[in-house]
Amino acid sequence: MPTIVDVAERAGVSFKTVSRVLNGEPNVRDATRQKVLAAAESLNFTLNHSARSLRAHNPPVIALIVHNPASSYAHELQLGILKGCQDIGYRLIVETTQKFEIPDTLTARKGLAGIILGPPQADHIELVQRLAELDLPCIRLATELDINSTPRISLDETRAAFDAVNHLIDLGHRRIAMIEGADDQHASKLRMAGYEAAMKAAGLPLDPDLIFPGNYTFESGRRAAEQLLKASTRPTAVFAANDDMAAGCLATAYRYNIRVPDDLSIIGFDDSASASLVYPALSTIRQSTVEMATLAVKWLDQMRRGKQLQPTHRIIPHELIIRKSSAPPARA
Amino acid sequence: MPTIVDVAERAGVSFKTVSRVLNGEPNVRDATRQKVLAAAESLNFTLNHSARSLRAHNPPVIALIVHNPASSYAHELQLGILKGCQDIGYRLIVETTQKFEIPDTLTARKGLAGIILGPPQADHIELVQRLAELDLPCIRLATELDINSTPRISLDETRAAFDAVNHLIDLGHRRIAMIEGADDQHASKLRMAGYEAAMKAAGLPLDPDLIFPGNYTFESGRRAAEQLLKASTRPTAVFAANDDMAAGCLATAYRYNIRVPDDLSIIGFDDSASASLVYPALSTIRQSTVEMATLAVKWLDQMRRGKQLQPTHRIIPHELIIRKSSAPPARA
DNA sequence: TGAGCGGATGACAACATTGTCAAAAGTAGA
DNA sequence: TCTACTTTTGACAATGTTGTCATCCGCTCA
Repeated sequence: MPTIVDVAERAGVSFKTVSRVLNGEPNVRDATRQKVLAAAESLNFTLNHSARSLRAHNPPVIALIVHNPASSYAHELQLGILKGCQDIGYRLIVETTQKFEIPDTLTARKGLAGIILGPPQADHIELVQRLAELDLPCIRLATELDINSTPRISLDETRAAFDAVNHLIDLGHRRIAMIEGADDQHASKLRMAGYEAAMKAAGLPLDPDLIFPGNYTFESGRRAAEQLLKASTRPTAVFAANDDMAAGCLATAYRYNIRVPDDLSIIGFDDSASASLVYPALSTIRQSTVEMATLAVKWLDQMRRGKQLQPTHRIIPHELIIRKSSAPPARA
Repeated sequence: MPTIVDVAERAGVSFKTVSRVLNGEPNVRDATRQKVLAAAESLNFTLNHSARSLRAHNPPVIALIVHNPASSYAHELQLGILKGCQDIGYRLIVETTQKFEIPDTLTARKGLAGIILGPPQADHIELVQRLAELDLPCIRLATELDINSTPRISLDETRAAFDAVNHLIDLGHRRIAMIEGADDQHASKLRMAGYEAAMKAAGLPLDPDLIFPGNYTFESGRRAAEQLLKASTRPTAVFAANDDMAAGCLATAYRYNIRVPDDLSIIGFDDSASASLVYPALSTIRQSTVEMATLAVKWLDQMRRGKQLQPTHRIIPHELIIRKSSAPPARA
């Protein structure tokens, strides 16, 4: 294992200077910083965080701001961040807030390496700008909204939705309905766009009667399904913009004695817990929240060291999960 | 913050001896060990784990053995253990295995502080005995089975089930059905016992026709409900031994157009994710898996230091969560 | 009673980093 | 060019623990 002394030797500076670079301290000439970073890179150097926090007294901290800490999404986020923190010796503090503010307890905190914003807050332009003014590094998760190129990690929502709908088309479906996500989230529009693109690519008509509003809740999925199943020419398949709505749709189908997948195929989005806790288990799109979170920690660490993030946007892969709620349409 | 030097001073020994005691090393006279532990206690001493792993080179590791790493239960376990590890500077490795064996990769590992066993493995007598022979500390979770007083953390299953059923009785229900858990798990019998106790305490008859087998899966809940709803005198309420089965029961009720909670009250157990992802949201019993896991880490740390665990069994509290699936019975 | 031995204890170095303070190198103004 | 000042860099101490090795103590056996 190389130490900062090794790095210093290769870079031709004192080990103290290396320490400065690695901690993003000011008063290092830019040329020196580059030299050190290059040397560190070439040695595949990693900082020994035990020694660091022994001497520095308070280990660096990463804050996660979430809306609803009980949600299974927030859960996965925490797990991923904790895993990432374990590797580089950071600590995690979780702040729960419905507001779009940064708690004072955070800004006052010494050794705050940065902040990770989940879906509701990640879209809030003012909040992100305020963080920038405070010079607090920040990673935004699961948002497609660019704000001054602040770093963010997301998945290709449009492409993922395209894949979901395309799966239904591949099975032979032609009348495919869509249950939309909440208006106020950017991702909803992109999932809709994916639906449209897939239909268009297959030469299928875009029937406005097949598009139903929703807001990501189970209940809204239920309501949409009530409408949808009453339609004169019922669709043979539904793409719901998340799993909870898909589950709601499934419940309604049950109620009307419509068999899934025989009479109606359903596909969701997220691969949340509900997807496999429902009968039949939902086909869906999986996104690796844990991977997202782990990467966010890594990025914050790099930023702390004064490294330029390149690029500032990462798209993590998604995956089509085929379970039991999708099948070819029954013969007409 | 006191250091081991402070402890050494108070105990009247060299700081090296304190280090030995704190690491459970051999060759310390028992009287000395007691003196040191007492001194540490009185100073409210905590080991600085940064310094420890700096010098010791590999930080101590805790292994979690789980059956199915994707389950939301395993998820919570991991989260709790990671949180606990953060505080005392341990690392977590998760081993997934369906077998009842300890992987060689674990036993060979230097610095292994101990092992935490989840529900399926925690009940396996031979496995636990093998660990004892290897002198590997081990904490067993969510089991009521005593094996030579090896440490374990659980909840009062019987009492919790009692509370669930009692809630239904309080609402005015008299004909209350039970869907049992899997045969091969000790907890199932205890939940059943809780049901019986609650019925008896209320002076209600124990009708064998109201007891249906299950195995903790959604599907088994569905099957049980099919039977249950056909009964000549239908019960007005059901206690399912876990949430997944309660969800299955709910789905079936939907199918037969039986309104929940108006025509049928349902209560589950675990407060797993499914409980709130279902319509109407399930009343249930919450157990704090995270708390369990955090405590397990603390115990392993204490054992590593050669401290006698007292007592070796801890019962964590449970809580009745009343949501929307339970209500007074409709007037006859 | 003294040599030999093993278990218990202590003295001191080592670990890889950051904090402190001083020195060197630039930079601007006269 | 000299001076006063700021920025950049380096030397060295300090952090709290464990590893290594030496010492001490008490016991057994001749």
